Amino acid sequence: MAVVRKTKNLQLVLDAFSKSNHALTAKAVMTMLPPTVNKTTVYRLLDRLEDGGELHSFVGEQGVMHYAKCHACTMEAHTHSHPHFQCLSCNEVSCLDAELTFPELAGVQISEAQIFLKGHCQSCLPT
Amino acid sequence: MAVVRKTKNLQLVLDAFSKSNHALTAKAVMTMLPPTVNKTTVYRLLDRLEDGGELHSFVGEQGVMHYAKCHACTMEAHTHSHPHFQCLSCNEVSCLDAELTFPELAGVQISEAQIFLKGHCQSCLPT
DNA sequence: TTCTTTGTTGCAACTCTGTTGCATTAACTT
DNA sequence: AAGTTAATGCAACAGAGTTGCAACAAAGAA
Repeated sequence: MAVVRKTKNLQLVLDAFSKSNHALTAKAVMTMLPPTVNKTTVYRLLDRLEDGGELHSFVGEQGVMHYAKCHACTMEAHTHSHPHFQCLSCNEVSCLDAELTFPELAGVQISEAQIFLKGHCQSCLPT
Repeated sequence: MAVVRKTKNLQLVLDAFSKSNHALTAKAVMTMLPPTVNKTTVYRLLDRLEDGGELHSFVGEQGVMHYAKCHACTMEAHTHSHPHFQCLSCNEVSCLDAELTFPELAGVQISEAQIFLKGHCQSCLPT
């Protein structure tokens, strides 16, 4: 069950992510879609794509959900302990290709990590 | 200007943090205060205490703001790149005493880090 | 102590992100 | 083409947090 149909809107959302190469908020996705598409639909499409392993989500600035394309994920295994990064100049949010490992910390057992970094991206760094 | 007065409510909020030793959301603080205290007041008190360097804030689960006591912060220097941790059993959120350093990552310059870890705390780990 | 100043609080209304129920529409199946 | 079922739009709602404004209270001045 839970057959996912390939609708027009679903493709439009995927196109939006292909176009930007950055992480997007639901709001950002909406602006890239025809204004006739309802916000509820956008939220549901993002959920669907996440469930299907095509997007992953994380909490970014001000607690707002961000979505980004997955590179090596399936429905079974979503491993997104990679850090996310926001440039303080251009404000773009993107995934960083680095798996961080954590040392033993204060006797706690870590099973999940959400890392959000801020700074300046290559394009925005003074040369 | 911007003199901060030591009011009854301000002290109550500080007491709440002393009592718990964990990070608290605005909602959690409200439940620890007399129900007569308005939510607007709570948000403002938390802001005030953060500005004064007595609390620091970070985004926790579901994008909800969490506040925790500061240990070595002043109004001038708030350095909170230490990780925050939530136990998946007891759900308590707390600060970890560890300053994490980040390796060179994909040519970006990192100036700020928000690290939110999840796992099991010492009290909740199976012996 | 009383007056005055100015910071603090409560209230109501509002913003913003995200969700839910339900009727309607559109996609696949046969 | 007809039936099934997923997808969509709409409106209303939920929760976190904010804002403007009037009323109140703390701290200092007289």
